[in-house]
Amino acid sequence: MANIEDVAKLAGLSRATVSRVINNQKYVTEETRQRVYKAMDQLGYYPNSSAQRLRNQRTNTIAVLVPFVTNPFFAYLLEGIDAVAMKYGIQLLVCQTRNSKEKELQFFRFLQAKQVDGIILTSIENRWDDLKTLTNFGPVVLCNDYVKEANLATIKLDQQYGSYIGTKHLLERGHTKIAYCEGKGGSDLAKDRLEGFKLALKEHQLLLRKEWMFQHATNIEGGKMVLRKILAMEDRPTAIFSGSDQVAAGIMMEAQKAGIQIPNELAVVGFDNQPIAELTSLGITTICQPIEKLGEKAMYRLLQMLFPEEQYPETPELTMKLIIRGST
Amino acid sequence: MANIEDVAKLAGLSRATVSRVINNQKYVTEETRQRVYKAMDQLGYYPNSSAQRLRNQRTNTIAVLVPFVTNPFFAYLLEGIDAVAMKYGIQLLVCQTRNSKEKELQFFRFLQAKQVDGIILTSIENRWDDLKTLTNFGPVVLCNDYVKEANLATIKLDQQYGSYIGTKHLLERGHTKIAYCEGKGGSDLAKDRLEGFKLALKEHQLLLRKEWMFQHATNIEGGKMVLRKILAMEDRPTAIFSGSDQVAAGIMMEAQKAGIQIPNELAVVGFDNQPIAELTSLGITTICQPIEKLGEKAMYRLLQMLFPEEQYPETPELTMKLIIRGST
DNA sequence: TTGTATGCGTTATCAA
DNA sequence: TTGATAACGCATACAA
Repeated sequence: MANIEDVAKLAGLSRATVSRVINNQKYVTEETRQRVYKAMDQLGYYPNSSAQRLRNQRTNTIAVLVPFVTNPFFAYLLEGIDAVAMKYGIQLLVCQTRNSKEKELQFFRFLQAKQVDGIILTSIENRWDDLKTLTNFGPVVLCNDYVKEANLATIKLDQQYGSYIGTKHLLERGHTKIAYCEGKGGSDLAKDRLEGFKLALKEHQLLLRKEWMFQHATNIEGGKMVLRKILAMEDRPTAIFSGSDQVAAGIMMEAQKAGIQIPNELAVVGFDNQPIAELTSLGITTICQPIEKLGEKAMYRLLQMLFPEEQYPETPELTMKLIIRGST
Repeated sequence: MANIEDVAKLAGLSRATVSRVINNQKYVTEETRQRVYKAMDQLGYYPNSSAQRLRNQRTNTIAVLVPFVTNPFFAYLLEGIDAVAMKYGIQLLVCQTRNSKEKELQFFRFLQAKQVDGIILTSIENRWDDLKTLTNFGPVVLCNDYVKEANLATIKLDQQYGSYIGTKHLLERGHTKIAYCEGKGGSDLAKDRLEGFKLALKEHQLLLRKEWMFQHATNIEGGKMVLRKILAMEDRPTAIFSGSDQVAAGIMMEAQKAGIQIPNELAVVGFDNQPIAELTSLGITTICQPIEKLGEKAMYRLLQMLFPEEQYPETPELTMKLIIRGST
């Protein structure tokens, strides 16, 4: 494959001049410029990316860490990130952590290896202490997930508010026996969601019931399991607030199978307003997050850190919204 | 950031020896090896990826071209590709063509720029003639989508068979008035699917009805539009064969809204067996493609082209299967 | 406006 | 078993 030297020779010029043309620099005669273009064209020349990276100490690539691309939430986050990245000529290395601490650490090494210029982290697997030192090797933006103690660029939504309005909705419909489903738990995001739930309960003089708290439900199957557990109870909740639409859908499917009337006997609220929420027989009442916007904002934030001299468009404040459907 | 020279100095050795340790080469005393490790550790040294790329003329990165990651079909394809890539230390540059010819061409330039070692192309935007020459610059594997005239590594399923068994299913349930929905159309994949549809009709002495052929339906919204068009017809089909579960779901939702009984008044068959197919109130009868397996196979094929000397596991023949649910 | 020379951080070849 | 050196392809400081 032709290199810059070949182009220079063919055009009867020096490598430096060719380089100037490639990078659209001033101080090149129009005539030389054309001569270079012609030579490049004849040789089918394209600048070698690896050499440019080494020389410029920049890759024009960032790593985006997600648990799974098959989780629609993260697919839409990626879409938002990519939309902005593309505009600025940045490529995305998509890194699936698959919920593995080790993989997450491994991907962080990309920063040290200068394989990427920055990282967008959308879901945290390791304890923050184990990640902290690695953030010194390059710009990192936290997007969606967050760590309160971390002094790190973070693009997030008000999770407490989200679960608050969701729970409030159930309370206003007269429910007093409300179960709560979360996924991983433990993260600050999960804590905030729980806070919102508790706050709403408190406003109605209700206390949280331990036996109605479910963890580790992250998909449809998890939702089904939750409902089976509820069925086995003497004193059952009349409503469930769930941390994802997938889980909510699983709950509803299993409830229908058991002959439970939704929303009369059991009301369900989900999270994320994913396609599935609209599609389930009755529709799932859900907390809508502006996911793509969240991704866009994170990418702008990272760009700001990478190229502080540039100007970027203002991005609006992002908020969650309750979307009411048949499930409540 | 520390480089190999720094490590060498600290360890009191030469760059060459450090390099040997990094690359696990023979002929290094265990003692020197440890000294190098220690120095690397002290400096927090990681080999510079750009320099390695330039020197080795290899990036350990491939580009995967997809229309949109938010389309679950391609998300699962990515998942399959990534699962294998990860095992072999290959990174994925995810390139969304967004149905743009220009973007697709642009991504192909990555091969000329040696920014990636190879490409997996999952959906073709340009005419093949415009892409053909670009495939000389590095290994390209076609996955899912295909071009019959192209002499190119291709991992595909028998699309004709898929639509054939789907249509056959509708025919066997007594339907004679069957509509057909496709997405982009025009590709060889689309042509083969249409062939399968026609073949099944023919076996039942039926002819294709132009007014019941719908194009450009690729998502839920598209499905809804199709049903609205059908509602406006005098002579309506009693069944629809659709090229994606999303479209099928859209059709069903809109049908329910219009008070049409499914499957009695209208039977629907989808494609891909995506989560949505299981979740829609009745469940969508669908053609299941082993999407992830398809992605895995494509990645293995590309690995074979990149490193022919290696041995890879056998991958089985992949076939489509009909999954019957309530929608028919 | 163009050319010369140097270095970015590795790895491979050859010599010791 | 280890070290010196060249080369990968490019962009920039400096000289002309």
